[in-house]
Amino acid sequence: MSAPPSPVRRFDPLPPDLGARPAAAEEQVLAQWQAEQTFEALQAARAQAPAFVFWEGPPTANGRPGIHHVLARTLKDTVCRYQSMFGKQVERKAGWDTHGLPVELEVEKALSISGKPQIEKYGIAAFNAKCRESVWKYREEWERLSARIGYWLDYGHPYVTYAPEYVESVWALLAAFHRHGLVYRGKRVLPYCGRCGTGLSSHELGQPGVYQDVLDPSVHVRFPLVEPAGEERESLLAWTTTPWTLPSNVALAVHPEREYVRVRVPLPVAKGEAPGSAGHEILWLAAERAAAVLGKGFEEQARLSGRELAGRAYHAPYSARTPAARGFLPAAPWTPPEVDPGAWKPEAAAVHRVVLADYVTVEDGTGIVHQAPAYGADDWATAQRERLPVYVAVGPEGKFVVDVGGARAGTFFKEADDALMEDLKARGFLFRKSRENHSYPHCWRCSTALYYFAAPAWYIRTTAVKERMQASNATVQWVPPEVGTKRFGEWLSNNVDWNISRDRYWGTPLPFWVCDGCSAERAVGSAAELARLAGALPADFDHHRPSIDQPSFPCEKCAGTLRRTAAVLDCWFDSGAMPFAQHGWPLAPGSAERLAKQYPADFICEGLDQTRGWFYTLHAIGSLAQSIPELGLPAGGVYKSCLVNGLVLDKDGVKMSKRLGNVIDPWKVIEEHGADAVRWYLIASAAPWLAKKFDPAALAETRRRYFGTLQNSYGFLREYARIDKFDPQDPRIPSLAARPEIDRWLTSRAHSTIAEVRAGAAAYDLTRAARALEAFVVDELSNWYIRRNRRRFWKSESGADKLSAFATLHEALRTVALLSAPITPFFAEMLWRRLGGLGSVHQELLPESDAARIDRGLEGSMEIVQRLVVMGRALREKAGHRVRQPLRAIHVRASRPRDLELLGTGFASLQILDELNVKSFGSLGADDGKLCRLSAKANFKLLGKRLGGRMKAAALAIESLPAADLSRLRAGGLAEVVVEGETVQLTAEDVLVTVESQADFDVETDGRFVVWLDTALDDELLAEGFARESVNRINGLRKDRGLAIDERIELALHPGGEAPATLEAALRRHREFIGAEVLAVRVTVEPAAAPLPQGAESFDLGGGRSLGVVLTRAPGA
RNA sequence: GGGCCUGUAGCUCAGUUGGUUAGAGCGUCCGCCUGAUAAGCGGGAGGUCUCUGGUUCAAGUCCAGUCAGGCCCA
Repeated sequence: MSAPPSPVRRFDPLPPDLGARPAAAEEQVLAQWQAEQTFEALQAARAQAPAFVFWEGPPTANGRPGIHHVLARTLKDTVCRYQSMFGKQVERKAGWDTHGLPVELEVEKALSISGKPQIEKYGIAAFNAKCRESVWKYREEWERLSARIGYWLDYGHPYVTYAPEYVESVWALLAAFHRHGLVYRGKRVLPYCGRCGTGLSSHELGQPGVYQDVLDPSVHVRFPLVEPAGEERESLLAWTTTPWTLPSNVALAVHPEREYVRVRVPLPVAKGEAPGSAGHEILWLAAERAAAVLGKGFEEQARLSGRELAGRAYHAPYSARTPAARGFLPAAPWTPPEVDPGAWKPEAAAVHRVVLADYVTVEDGTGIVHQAPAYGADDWATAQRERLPVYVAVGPEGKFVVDVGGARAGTFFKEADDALMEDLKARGFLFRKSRENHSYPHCWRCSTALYYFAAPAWYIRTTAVKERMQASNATVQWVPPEVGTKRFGEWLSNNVDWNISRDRYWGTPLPFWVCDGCSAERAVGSAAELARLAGALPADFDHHRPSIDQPSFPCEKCAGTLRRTAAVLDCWFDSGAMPFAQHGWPLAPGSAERLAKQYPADFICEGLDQTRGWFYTLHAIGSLAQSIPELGLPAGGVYKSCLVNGLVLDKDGVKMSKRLGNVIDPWKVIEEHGADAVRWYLIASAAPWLAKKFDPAALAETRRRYFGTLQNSYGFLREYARIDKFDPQDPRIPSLAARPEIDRWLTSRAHSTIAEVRAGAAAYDLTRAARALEAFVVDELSNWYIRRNRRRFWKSESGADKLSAFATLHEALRTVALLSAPITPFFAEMLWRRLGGLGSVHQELLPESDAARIDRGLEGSMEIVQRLVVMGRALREKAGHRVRQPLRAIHVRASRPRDLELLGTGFASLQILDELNVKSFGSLGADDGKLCRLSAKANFKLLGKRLGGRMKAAALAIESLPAADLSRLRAGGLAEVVVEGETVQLTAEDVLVTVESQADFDVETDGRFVVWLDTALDDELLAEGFARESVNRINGLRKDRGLAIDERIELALHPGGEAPATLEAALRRHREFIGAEVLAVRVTVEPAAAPLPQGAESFDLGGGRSLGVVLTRAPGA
């Protein structure tokens, strides 16, 4: 951290290198916060305030923080800061997610080992010790980066998911769920590596090289019907690329809506024999597949929908009960090894029948799909619905566990296909076989072919609280809303029970003990409870494997022993349990009180990818806990609002990856542009839930536009405030009502902006807040107010007007500092303190929007001024007159009488004349019938509702209304048109009257006004133009000479060039004006003929004139 | 394969319950300003609102589909 900063005083300049290198100045602010303990002081100041409950989603610190983390943390920080400024108390407890497979994989890599056997060889205790270290690998960088971007978070007391009190809290929840029948043992089909003996997560399936093209068998197999309709044999024809699953077949699935045909085909014959000479057989398959599978030689005999086929019984090729009949031979006697699926009780009678399934397609195969529930997730779901048994001819090592159909026990599943096909052929079941090239998954560690396998698992019955979850989801304020209704809502309505077990090492151990005798289960809610059951715990007991695997205890129901189930907990459960476990609830002393205050959350904020992650696990665990009355949790949403942020992509919209080298290093961009600019850009550039293209070039633009403008605006104020010793507390400052319109206008705009920013902040729409601020700062405060009022600040005489200007600008900047503090905490702090704010801006409350200070009429007038100024400027440019040359007059026609009235008042017209450097309004009127005319257009919005189908005709009629009618309407009178034979009454609101130019010289129009400029110049105007040019040159000279802006000078002016006498006259006439503008205490105008003295500077004034200037410092200045 | 998001100027994005001149910034071209100045300002050009169809008096906006990009899940 930098050296302790020196205190900042009111109207000190901003750090000189702020524009070039904001990072250094920001680090000064960080040092200041550190020295003043600003965050701690804020938290203490709000200790008694109403709570705004924020939960921090825990990151894993075994990866480096990236730019997307900066986005999420900026959003969280900004919302929390706004809430603090709304007067709320916002606890910000850090958290760390420390368990899980990604950690294990990192450690495997570091140790150069791979797979479960090697881990066990290395030793679980030693392995887990490495994991425990690994999770802190980048902790310091996370904390530094968070601090650097201004993310205020209490890192002193984080929750850590591996900590004993956290683990015990998770155990307590799991034990409560178990007690209430919400936990059961079941199986789940997942990609499985027989060699490593473990399932793979979907993220592991995404590793490169997993999918490889291999040549696999492709077989069509007959499944003979138990009750054929005729004498010929009749079979269902199914297709598979995995013959090794056929011994485990339990059903055939058809699509309920598809049509299936019963076809008669000739049996295969030897070469030279006539087709059909060997007889015929009957086959069933999807109508749409018949031609593709059978070619032309088939005879369709019947058609049924899949629904009508359902329930038919068939003989599976490997059923020992299959009789030898009609060309089929039974398999050698064997008993299919059956496993208890856990989730349902199988019914023996259900096996080997046709079932319905929506996932059946007719794009390939036969539209009849062989079902082996142990080896396919779809099959498993169907089996669960149909209460089918689960056969496992192939076991968890990927090998056959029995001898069946030519495959010997111990054969690796992939190597059994040939023997099985041979056997099928010999027994009449094989209809056709071929080979097919397709993409098949392999283990990313050992390249072994994977298979889907039903591995034992522990489930939480989330389906039991589905309605509760849906109801509570409806109460969540999602930002944007469609995440809740659609993405998350869809997900909830398809909810399935949650598999919480992972067959791994580094995780919260599942606190479930199972009897080796009678399978009785016991959930243990704490280490103390375990000690009571098991006697003493080992001395080095640490809540993790392998320590936790040791204690066992006798069964109460039989002579067996209860031992812990080997699995560890899905680490998503850890993070979803944080509302409770961060307090160590229910075991830790005081945790009930802390939970009561910090539950439910008012606000959480994470990436869109958390929909099925943290958003869900918080929701599910909270809803399960709510369903248990004894836990005493309030009903309703677990979190009240959730702000979702999208992905951060590179500037071309491509996902960042190390491989492509397009990863943005957050440190680099912060060092170059400053944290504030990064924060501002992330919030203001687009809605946070949209994928964000991160373009460093746009950051530079942000700095120029918003920060540069604000710096200049403050620099302007401080320069003159210093000279005039302006004191914001000066009692002579006029009340707002007594200030000029333009001051009241800026104040009005400031208060409108306050309302907008507050509304955006309250709705978590930070982009809206930032854009409102940017528009106010850049367009209104700087480009309009300051530019229009510069003279008021630098003019010599002090007085009420000058004080008004100072006070107005000071107040507006103060408002900006407050409103922007949550988004740009560093710059706002610098600004705030220099504007005379006491203490930190972050301890302040957000200003209230004062309706009494908002003057809609004034805002409307200024809008007219700006419209006319735009047109005036365009005309000036066309005419080729620079703005220093005054013009005679501006002429305006307006379509609305009220606009004319406003222009007639002093304020608006003076603004226009001054900005355009025009002497007066020439004609000001409605319609002279020559240079412009009124035209009319229907007010579609209003009339459309009234006229409906006649709208089009009415619009035409209105466009051709006579001028007299328009004038009457414009004056508030009535008119009528005839539409399709009916008379329609029109009021002034029904018709939009516009003006159109008919002039044959340059005019501008926007439909509301027609404007033209009188560009003729006379001697008087030219003289004034020369005077202004002279002022411009002299001020330039002052600057070149390095004079302070309030330094006084003496001047001698020498007219030169063509016709110097006219210039001399102009200078004499405007001598006082020139002197006042350039702070000259004495101005002498030399005769046109006088020679130019030594040391005089000569300038071209344009128009052939030149000016000699002798400038000296005024004595005593 | 399913769910969802996005598609508007060369680029980044706005665009109100559907209402008739579709806006801003950047870039580009032209110009201005010069005591806010290692800044700033203005003007011009630039659009079949992905495409197709529908609803409607009226569609960038609503509906159905299409194409493209992306996210999540299978």
